[in-house]
Amino acid sequence: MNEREELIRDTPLLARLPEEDVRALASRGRVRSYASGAVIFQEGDPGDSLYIVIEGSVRIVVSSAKGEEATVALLGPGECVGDLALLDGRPRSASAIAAEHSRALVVTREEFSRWLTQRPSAAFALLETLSLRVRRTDEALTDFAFLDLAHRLAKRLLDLANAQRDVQARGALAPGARIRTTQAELGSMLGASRESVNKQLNMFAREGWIALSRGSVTLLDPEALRTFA
Amino acid sequence: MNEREELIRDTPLLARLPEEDVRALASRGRVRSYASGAVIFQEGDPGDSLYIVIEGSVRIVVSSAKGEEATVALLGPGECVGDLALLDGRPRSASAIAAEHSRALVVTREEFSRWLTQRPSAAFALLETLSLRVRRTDEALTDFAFLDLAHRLAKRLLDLANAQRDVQARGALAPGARIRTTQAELGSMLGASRESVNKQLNMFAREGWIALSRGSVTLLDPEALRTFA
DNA sequence: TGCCTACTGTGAAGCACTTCACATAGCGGC
DNA sequence: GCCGCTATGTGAAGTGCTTCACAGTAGGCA
Repeated sequence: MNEREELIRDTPLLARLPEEDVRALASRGRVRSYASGAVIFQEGDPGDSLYIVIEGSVRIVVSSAKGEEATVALLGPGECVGDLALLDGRPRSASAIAAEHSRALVVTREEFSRWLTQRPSAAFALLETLSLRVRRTDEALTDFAFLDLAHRLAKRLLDLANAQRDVQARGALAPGARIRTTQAELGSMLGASRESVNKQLNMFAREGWIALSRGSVTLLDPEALRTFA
Repeated sequence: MNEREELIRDTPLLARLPEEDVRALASRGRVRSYASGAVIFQEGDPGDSLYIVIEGSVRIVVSSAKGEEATVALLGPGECVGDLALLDGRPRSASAIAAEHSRALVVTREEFSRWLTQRPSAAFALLETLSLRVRRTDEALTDFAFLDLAHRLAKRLLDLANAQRDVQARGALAPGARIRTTQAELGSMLGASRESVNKQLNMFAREGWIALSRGSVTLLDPEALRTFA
């Protein structure tokens, strides 16, 4: 299994697939590079390909009528961008922007669907994965309905730390996990203003649960955060 | 195609399936009845079957740590309850309660998965449907982040009216569509208090967009609502 | 080296929604 | 017809977040 195939193996979307299926998909894609800030695709574009992040990271952004922006997701190596469009053929529901210099494996809709027809077993794995995704989104939705900013923020910090851990080592969530993101970004993920997030983060810091520095948040006591959330 | 099969045909989850696949699934299920208020399954239960509503309606409810409840969905005839559990085998993420006297076609996980393995083409249809579902949830999520109660309420009223129309006739959304729900229910769907919903509904009523009565909301001017939302 | 820009920190005023408290009205059961 | 329950309508006070305004700071780059 070469580098390309290993990367696909780690994708949430594809991780449950048998190895030979993964290999077959990897062989169909081609690698593209994006400069930091480059637009990979925009909301409303026809959805004709799947991007698997190899290196760097990609922000998924939606914008409201009034021009406000919300970051829906921040995807790192091994994660899939634009997977829904491949399955249902709808236009992009969000824009994807390279958050830093990034490389991605691009698979067109046509290639993907030829691959899928040839391997029915892959469809099952995808069904399972998509279903998990629906669950996670549903949970985020109820969080919005029930929880105030403080609790949503605590949850999100733990999620982000976990996501990073998945990409790197696969151990338990150790104290000291460092999340690289700005407070403005956090706000846009949580549907809150930068200022509110800042104030709340400082509360957590005063409790000794996290440490703040420019461009990152470090979890000092994930257990306490978890209890709080 | 008998009554049972026709009902399944209308399910969002299954509507895209070829007729013979539908027939095969319908033959595997058995019909059960539920009294109004009966619990079909509870949050945390193992997810071992799929319910297709034949008659009546089912509320999907999640509850917070503090015992508050939110209605995630209200499903009518032809809709699927508990579909995710079949695909990923996780425990129920919400409870299902019969909102009135209801009948449902119950298909066990085992029956469903035997059926699915025998018909690979069905898996594609399901992938497409699930993917659309992720999109809808994502949209609801960004609505929470961007929109105030007034706009979320307007959107939800239109959605509810549309959902009813799907179940009944399939024409365009005519003025006069009547949505049967209490204001408390609306609040719990929108993550808002009953009182706020009431005040907002009365604003809409003063504009002449809707008419209110005990237990229902009637859309007088859906177009105006749509423009507002 | 020093500037410029992006990020962080913080207080004050305002607004949207909540909670509480209570009044009113429809509707089923007896 | 009346009782009781559930749903609707509304005002007052409180709260959590936003917006605005501005100050401080770290790092990249000329």
